[in-house]
Amino acid sequence: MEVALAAISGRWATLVVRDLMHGPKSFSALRAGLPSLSAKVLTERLESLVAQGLVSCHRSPGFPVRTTYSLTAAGLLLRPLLVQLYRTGEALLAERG
Amino acid sequence: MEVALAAISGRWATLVVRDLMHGPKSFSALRAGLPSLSAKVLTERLESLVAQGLVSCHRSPGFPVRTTYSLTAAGLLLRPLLVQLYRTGEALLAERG
DNA sequence: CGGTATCCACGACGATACTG
DNA sequence: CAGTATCGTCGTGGATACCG
Repeated sequence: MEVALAAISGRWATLVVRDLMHGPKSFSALRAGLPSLSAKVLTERLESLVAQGLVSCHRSPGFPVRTTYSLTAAGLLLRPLLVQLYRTGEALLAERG
Repeated sequence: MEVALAAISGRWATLVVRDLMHGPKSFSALRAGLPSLSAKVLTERLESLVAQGLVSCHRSPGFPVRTTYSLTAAGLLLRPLLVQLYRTGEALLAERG
């Protein structure tokens, strides 16, 4: 369980993974989808996800550089967890309100 | 989704909730089940969970004081999420190994 | 475009000692 | 029994500026 928790620990890791569920994205595309997220933090989260083997990163040669981030097979395993996070959040809001 | 994330944020909140899933527990019983967790941190986590309306706390009069912590209706809503955390953790370990 | 560098704030966590 | 007090450490996150 600690493994799964590590994958979504922190406020942003989860959101980054969710964004990548739709398909590969560039650094800028991720930033655009996650306003109020500085470049530094995005870099950190991506590095962490890559280190955990959940995300892979491909850099195209040439200039300007193009980088594409995508989920690995392991990263895709997180989908049911995200779905459950969403459902539980909804349920909690309904219970309170 | 942020609501659900807040409920299990931190390394210990999740474990405390899981322990309470089996039924109400006293402060000491929680500590016994969570070795290497200092009294201070347990107090902090419990306060946070109570503030979020996920856990309730009942103190018996007399001496020595007896305190019982239990999940609220909202807290019980977290069960499917914990199950999914466990399953995802297993899946990730299987994928790596 | 895709990042680094620097500095700072805050919360989670941990250890030890003490209290109503 | 069920905490509180104090202090210190570390990771996450935020702001701003700069670089290949």
